[in-house]
Amino acid sequence: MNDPLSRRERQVMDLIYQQAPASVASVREAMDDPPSYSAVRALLNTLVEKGHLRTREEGRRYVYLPTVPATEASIPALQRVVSAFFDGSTAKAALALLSLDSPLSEEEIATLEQAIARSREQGR
Amino acid sequence: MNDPLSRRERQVMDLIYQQAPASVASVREAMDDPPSYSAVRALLNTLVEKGHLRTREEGRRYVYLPTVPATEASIPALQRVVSAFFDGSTAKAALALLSLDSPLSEEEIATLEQAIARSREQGR
DNA sequence: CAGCACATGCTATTTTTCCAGCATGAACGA
DNA sequence: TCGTTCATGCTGGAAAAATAGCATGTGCTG
Repeated sequence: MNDPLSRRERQVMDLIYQQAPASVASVREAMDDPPSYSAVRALLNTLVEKGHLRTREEGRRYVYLPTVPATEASIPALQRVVSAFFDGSTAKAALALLSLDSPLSEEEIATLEQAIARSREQGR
Repeated sequence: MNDPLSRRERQVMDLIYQQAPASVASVREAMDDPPSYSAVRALLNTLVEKGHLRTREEGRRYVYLPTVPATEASIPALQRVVSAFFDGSTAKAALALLSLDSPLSEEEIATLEQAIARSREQGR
């Protein structure tokens, strides 16, 4: 469960997180350079074995979902980026994030400001 | 150059970004489960071949540096996280980032607020 | 019913990744 | 000078990953 994923495995996990419950076919279609149907299926199966995915029977076929919710799974991913590229500083990372593709909506900005205000509160 | 990295390769790249110019030995020491010296060297060499690293002669030995600076390399990494876990919303991602390990320093907060202000300006 | 579409389980094969070992060469100290 | 240390280049091979293929089962439709 806690072992690092192979290249394809990560790619598939990312896609599944985007698609919520995903079928083999839908995952395959989302891949930019899709291998055979069997290959995708094999990947999904190993991910199930490793505990990252679980299946649900949806009608006649299986549908795959992450065992760990996105909000939780994002934490190590964020931490990795922060520590690899931003010298461990979440603030630097947040800054880079905001300059990625602004503009943000007024609502998003308000939420962020609240979060920052809370952070300021905590800091004293 | 633009192909995805293998597991080990990614791990090594992350470490190199953290260490700026890094020697084989220092990379190896930073690995939690280090393989032989030769293995690390082989990895670094393939990364050089793939164009992700370059070497510099430092005294008698080589030292490895990323060909792409961290700020630039962080962009696709951030985008990946944003699109995989936050539904493409950088604001959501930033929020998650800020709640990672607060509190931030007053200075960091100020910088963030400026960034948000700029973003608000742009948005209208 | 017959055949097609589409799903699954399982397995075999190719390709990539990962790693260790050996030969070699330069600096340095006894 | 000679051996030790630490670097390099190179190569072979085990282990893991990625992919394809086949057999099979089920529902739907002409």
